[in-house]
Amino acid sequence: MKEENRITVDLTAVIYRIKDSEPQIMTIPSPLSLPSGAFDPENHRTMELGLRSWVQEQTGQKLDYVEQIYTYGNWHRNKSNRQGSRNVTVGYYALMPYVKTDMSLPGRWMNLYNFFPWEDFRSGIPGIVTDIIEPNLIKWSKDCDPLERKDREERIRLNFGDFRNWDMSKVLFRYEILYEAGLVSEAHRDWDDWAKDAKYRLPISSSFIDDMNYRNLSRDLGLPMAGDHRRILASMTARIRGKIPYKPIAFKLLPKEFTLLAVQHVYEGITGMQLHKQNFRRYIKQGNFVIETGDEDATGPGRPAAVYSFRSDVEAERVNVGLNLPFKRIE
Amino acid sequence: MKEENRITVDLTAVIYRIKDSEPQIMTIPSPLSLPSGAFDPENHRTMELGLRSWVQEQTGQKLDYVEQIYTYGNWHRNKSNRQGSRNVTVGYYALMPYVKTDMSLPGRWMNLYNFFPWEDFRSGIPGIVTDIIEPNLIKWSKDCDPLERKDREERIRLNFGDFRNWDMSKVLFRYEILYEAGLVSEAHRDWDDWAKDAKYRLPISSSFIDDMNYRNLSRDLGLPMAGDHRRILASMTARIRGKIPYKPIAFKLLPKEFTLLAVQHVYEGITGMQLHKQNFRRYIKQGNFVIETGDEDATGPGRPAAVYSFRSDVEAERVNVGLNLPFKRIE
DNA sequence: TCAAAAGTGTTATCCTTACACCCATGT
DNA sequence: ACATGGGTGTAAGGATAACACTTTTGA
Repeated sequence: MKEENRITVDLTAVIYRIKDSEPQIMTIPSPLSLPSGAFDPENHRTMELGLRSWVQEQTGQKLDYVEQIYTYGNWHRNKSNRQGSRNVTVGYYALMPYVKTDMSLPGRWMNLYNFFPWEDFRSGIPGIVTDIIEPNLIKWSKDCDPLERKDREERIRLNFGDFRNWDMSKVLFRYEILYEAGLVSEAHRDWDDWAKDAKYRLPISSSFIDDMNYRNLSRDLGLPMAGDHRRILASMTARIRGKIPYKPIAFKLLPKEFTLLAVQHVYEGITGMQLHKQNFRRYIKQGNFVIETGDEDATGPGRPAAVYSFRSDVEAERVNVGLNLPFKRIE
Repeated sequence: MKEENRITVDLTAVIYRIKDSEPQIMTIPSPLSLPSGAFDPENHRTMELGLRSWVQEQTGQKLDYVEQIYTYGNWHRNKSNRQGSRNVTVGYYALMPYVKTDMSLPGRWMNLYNFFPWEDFRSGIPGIVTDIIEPNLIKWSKDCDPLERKDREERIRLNFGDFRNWDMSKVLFRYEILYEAGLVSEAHRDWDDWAKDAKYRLPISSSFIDDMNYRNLSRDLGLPMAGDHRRILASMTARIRGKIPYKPIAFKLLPKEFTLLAVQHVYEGITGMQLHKQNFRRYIKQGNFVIETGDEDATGPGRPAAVYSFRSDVEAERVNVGLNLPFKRIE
């Protein structure tokens, strides 16, 4: 085996929970990043176990439900150590219910929508979308040769709709467009980096790089993270949003017992959209995911709510809702 | 960076097409395996490009649509080279339309259901399920202590249903159960291997290993593959089956122009189930995936069929069908 | 008494499922 | 004539979307 084929493998985790109505993720400060560390086959029996031990070391959190998202090996990840070992990153996400802890952990919980303020439609269309993103993307789509232009317009149409007809699950594509348009600050950081090295072709015209307008705007479009961690975070947000309509993963984010409003808050936090209360309750009940415990919860204002628990005889991950191809009955 | 943290990364591809009604995958003979090779960062700019070049070298196939499935790093993959470098495998699948080629390629197309005969329900419940799998899994579920027993019964119920109430997308879980029950021959190969090395704990009682009944039965349950390639194949089959109800990926498997029956054959090949003809046609038309070209196809028997093409203004991958959470309209 | 949240009930509409039946072609 | 596949129509039942309305609590 040639020495050059040897590669280091990084394990990176997005740890997700919902506190009240707000989705939060676990971060490491300075530089702001996701918990991660190298896979060490001598000490980690599996990659997932390696991830768990890194997370516990860095944040003090024990993980329960963990799922792999994607493995990243693109060359632009490797610019920092071009000569020397190459790196591959395996991304995971973990879901956990909110629990109040008094211990001070080294990790820090932050609101997910600090990183993607344009993804939160729970109180209508965010101003950032109509005031900043929409006009600047339209400008960006015109700022190139006519051939490229059609393509850009199409991508905007597909992933941002008409800015009013929103598809919640296209988080990653939207982040990638904003990156290419120089509207998130990681773009400028990376481009500045590349500009120093003539070996790499720039993906954009250099006049564009120097456009201070974009550079300044990008500061308003969410908090940047180290490396491509914010891109991994976008992957994860897209994945979980894509999954929520079909699999009852929301219950991994709830305690043993909960009210239907709490379930709704989890769904709203994940999707970034408001849900219709009465119809949502019908949806959950008809899906047969929950049973009434018989207890009531009177801690909130208003009428006490019935308490439910997840049906323990179905495994959250394995239930499929609403497959609808017109199958023929098996005789 | 410590030397021990350096790892080799393998790239493995499941190349999938549908010929007439039959799903086929590309294989490499002796030992029967999937095309794969090492990721070499010096020569491969991205992992996906590395995969493409390996596949072309080994099978003569050029790939079009490629998607990453999963990254495998469990220790039992690494038993072959315990001392020395550790290996991680990144699995991909590729979809391509069937085209008749006269070139003789080094790779060989094989029917997917040769590897998973129990997954093909297109002509009713396969005999292998009712005659071999069902009775032997029931026997397996009883062949352990009472605590484990409940667990096994539950897994069988969830993934095989009552053997008549089938969920097509649980391919991987079913393969894993059959492996643990010693009903696929890879299980015996691996167990024999492990038995030689006292360092590793066996996942089953040794009396079970020697049960020639299971060992013989396993020969009937599909063709074995090298390493854990058949497990990767099961992952991929599960993934594509899980995706087909929501994303129109079927059109990646069809030529530019096709009849509705051809579409149905693709869906049936993927799902391993029969579809209701009239309602399926309605489903495809209402989904607005296709437009009539105006031509007719009279090559088959019976009345000539209208010819359709995929709507090029929608990207197959990005269209979502039938999301149904009760969202509130955005004001 | 009022605000806040829980919970019930009721429409019109659409989609799904399951049939029955006719059409066009080659043999 | 008949087998084979293409294609249309329809009726019952269920799910969905959008309402209006009542109930129970704490402040």
